[in-house]
Amino acid sequence: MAQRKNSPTIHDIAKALDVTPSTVSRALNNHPRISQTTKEAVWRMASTLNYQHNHLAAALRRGRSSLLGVMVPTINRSFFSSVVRGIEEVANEAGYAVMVCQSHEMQEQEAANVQVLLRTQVDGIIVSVGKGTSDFSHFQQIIDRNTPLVLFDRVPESLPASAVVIDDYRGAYQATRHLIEQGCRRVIHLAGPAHLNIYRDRQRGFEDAHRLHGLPLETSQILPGSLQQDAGHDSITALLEAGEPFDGIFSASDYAAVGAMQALKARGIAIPEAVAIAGFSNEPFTSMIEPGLTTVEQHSRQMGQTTARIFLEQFDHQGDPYVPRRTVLTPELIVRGSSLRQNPR
Amino acid sequence: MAQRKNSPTIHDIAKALDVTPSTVSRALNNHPRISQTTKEAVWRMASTLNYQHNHLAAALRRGRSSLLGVMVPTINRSFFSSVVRGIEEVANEAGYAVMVCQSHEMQEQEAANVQVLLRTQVDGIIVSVGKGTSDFSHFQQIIDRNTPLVLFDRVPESLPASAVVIDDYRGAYQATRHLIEQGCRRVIHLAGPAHLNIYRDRQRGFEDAHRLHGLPLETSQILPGSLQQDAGHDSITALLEAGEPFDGIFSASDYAAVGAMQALKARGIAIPEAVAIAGFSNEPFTSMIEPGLTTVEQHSRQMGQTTARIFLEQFDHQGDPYVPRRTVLTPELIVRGSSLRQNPR
DNA sequence: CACAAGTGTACAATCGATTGCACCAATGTA
DNA sequence: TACATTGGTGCAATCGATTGTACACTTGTG
Repeated sequence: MAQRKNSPTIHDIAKALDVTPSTVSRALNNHPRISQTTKEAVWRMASTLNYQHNHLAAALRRGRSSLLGVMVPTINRSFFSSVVRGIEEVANEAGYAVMVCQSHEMQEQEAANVQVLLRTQVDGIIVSVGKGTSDFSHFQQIIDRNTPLVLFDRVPESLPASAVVIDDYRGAYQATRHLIEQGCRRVIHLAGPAHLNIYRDRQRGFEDAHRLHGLPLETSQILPGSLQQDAGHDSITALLEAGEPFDGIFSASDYAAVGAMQALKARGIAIPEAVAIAGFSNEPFTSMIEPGLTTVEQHSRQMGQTTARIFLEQFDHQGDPYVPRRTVLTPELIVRGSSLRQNPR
Repeated sequence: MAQRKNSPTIHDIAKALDVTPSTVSRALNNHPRISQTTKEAVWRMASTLNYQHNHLAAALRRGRSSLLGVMVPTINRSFFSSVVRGIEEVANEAGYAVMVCQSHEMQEQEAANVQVLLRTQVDGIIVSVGKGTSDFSHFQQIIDRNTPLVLFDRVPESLPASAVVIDDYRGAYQATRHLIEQGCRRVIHLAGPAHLNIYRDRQRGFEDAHRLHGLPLETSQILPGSLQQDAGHDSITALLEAGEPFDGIFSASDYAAVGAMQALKARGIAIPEAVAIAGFSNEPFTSMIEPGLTTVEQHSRQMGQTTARIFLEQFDHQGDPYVPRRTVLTPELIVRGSSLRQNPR
């Protein structure tokens, strides 16, 4: 059974000093109408009794919890954990505690987490949606409840909520152009689920780079998949076995890119000479492997910071007519050995 | 200004059905003394009004929040995020929401997070301490407040709290023995901060493996450091420049091991033929790099599950005379190319 | 000297849900 | 018929902190 927490309350402080709880509360909140003498007495007594402010009670009364909910598909990716880090920095600074939860890419878990967050009375929710999510009604519920919602990276267009993304189109375009400039003439694209904005945009960038460089592009060059490491490995292996020719790979994910590299290496195909390859996200392992993987940096930490700031603004302007905003950050191509040839073209 | 959240309360349901809030509360909690008819009416009305249980209010009244606080040094490591995953699984199952925060290896941040968690009235706290922590008084405070505290992996011995760890000594012993069996005669140990149990134990395992195999060991073979990737790189580079001979490396961290491998490769030293190498933690990248890194699997997810279960038990037995327990999991050596020689011995 | 303005606290309602106790009605029992 | 049981709800206090309003006392001003 839950035991009585013997924490002192403002009533205890009040009793000890022979004032009322209201005075204690005001003193603790540094209210201007309380005399300096009283304040100091209260503060002293509070620390003597080892008083701990009960956030729950205050939250209930005030109608705000100073909690910020964050839901990501998984924290087990450098991209997401860096974003979380950025969110934390800004949120903590502003007096918020951050509650992180994971959808594990499953719609059901995502919906359940929304319930938990709402029940916990968080002051706002930041989300990047999972791959498994196709129905967004659980997010609509957040909006209906008048709780600020900010999305990042993976963003369903249909939701009237502010969002922070990077220019995936541009990142993909640059990476693909780079491969073409390195002499690639037939580039394979490991693509992600098309219902997610980021993968659609990356594919568009890939396609447009071909168009604008006058390079032909067949649909068979585009291989959709889960973008997991093994998926990348298997897709490329299948291509090789089928004898399909190609001299470049642009993967929408670093993980799939690594899988692809392993498939190539297993057959003794030289990287980047025979096949040049680029990924997306700049996961730390991209600089550990050999050759280093060319990839696109997403400025994840900054993305988190920006997202949190937008939440703060939105929270302060709650009630104002709401105009969702979209912030687009600029990605950066990181060129490494996996694509850098000695004699381009 | 914070807007009035127009969420319906049990009072609204009560009014709509012309019963009292107490009845509604009981109906929602499926109290046996409420008639089936009433319950169903309440449930229907609740969903009609889109009622959301206010967790805060219930928590305040009940004295328990159904929140579980988890603090790790960083979520940006596969080990920790897997543990968190394990904790989540068990905790969610038991009706707890998990609140994750990071100390970023800094004592100050760690202490601040403890305050946040306590104020948020979490029902329990699970911690793995940061490298920067030398004073543990902020944890003592958790115990004083009668809040269940469970530690994992990095555990200060001085705290009277239950803990879940793996047998670091054994993992290190096995890894080192393996290197010796592969023919290594002078193994370098990249060691971690000695004030953390895990690094002390790993070093002991390293030492004992030498002792029990009758291999000499000089203190110069042990190189303490931060165990970051660059630290591993720099330590090994320095050794090489100094002309120190060695034919094996056991790193207490996979990251430092990768740094070491890069240093070796940069000088054209063959792995594992000239120098065999093993790390610790089985981070995902260990199987991506080449050669694959021999390492020690820590069963992180299971560790999280176990930790959460211990919290649950402890919570249920609050008030009982408290006997801290220590659970030790068994690690597993994963042998890969970085240490596997063609002709051992 | 009267009154306005400013200081410092107290009172009591409130946030939303929970729960011990009281109460009434219906049913069962002797 | 009188009384004990059981089922089904209502009443009101409670969790701990916050806050609008009221009130008493000073101080300042004309």
